[in-house]
Amino acid sequence: MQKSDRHLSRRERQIMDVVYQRGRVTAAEVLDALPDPPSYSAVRALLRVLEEKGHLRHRRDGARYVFLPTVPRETARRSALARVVRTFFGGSTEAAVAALIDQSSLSDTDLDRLRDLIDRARQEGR
Amino acid sequence: MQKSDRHLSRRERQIMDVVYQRGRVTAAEVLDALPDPPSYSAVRALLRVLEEKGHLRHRRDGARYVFLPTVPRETARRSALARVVRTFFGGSTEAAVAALIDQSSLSDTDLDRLRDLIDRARQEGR
DNA sequence: CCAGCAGTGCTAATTTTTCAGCATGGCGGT
DNA sequence: ACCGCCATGCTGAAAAATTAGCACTGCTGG
Repeated sequence: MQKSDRHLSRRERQIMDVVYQRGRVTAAEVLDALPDPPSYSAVRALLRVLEEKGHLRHRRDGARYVFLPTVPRETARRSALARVVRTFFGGSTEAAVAALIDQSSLSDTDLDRLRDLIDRARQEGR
Repeated sequence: MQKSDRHLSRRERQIMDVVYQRGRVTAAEVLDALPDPPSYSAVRALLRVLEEKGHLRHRRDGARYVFLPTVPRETARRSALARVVRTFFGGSTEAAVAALIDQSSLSDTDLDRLRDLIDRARQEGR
């Protein structure tokens, strides 16, 4: 995925973002979500291109198409995180986690849960 | 940055990745780091475009230019993280942190440090 | 049943991106 | 000082992306 990801053009990337945000999309939904939205048919053309390139597939839903990513969200997540860690944090996951925690206001409950998570990771690591 | 980021083309994004990975770059370094590397002059042309668009600036270093991002690494980090969290984790920082910890093998020492970090965040949050 | 709306496929043209070539200028070594 | 090397600036052309338009199909309500 990494490699094909690099080949995504500007619009294609925007669309894939929408796809991963929503899980599944119709052409109309993409149009709504797109910044500086082009015409409806432009969106459909791009969706078709993305399908040809293997990033999307579609299912019929009555009259219209619903598009889904070929690479599951879970996998795409990992790649995205890995990329950010590598690019902006010199490969240090720890630094990335620190930045995340730092920049977002998490509730005490959230923090507790994270602590549990860390404890579990510790156990498993052995 | 968010908006201009959307306007980055495929190559431009690749180059900016290199820039943020290294902090500062020369044209030659970019060429080395680029996947499917084009010609040297192509790289320089792109660097110039990026400078025109305001993403880079350069300093003279003897005979050659050294390019730096106009948006500081720190800021770009935040945007990148925020984007990933929004796109792939429905805005949940907690989920993102969980995924990060899960997918990377952190040492016990690292995990300890993260625990401290969380504790500190807890204190500050009050 | 059929008219209208909403969706699709396809194509062609514009715009943007990407690239390489060539001319020029500075710096360092001999 | 001079030559060669490495770097730059610029320009034009090739390739890719982005877009709109048009024709066709299928669902749906009256």
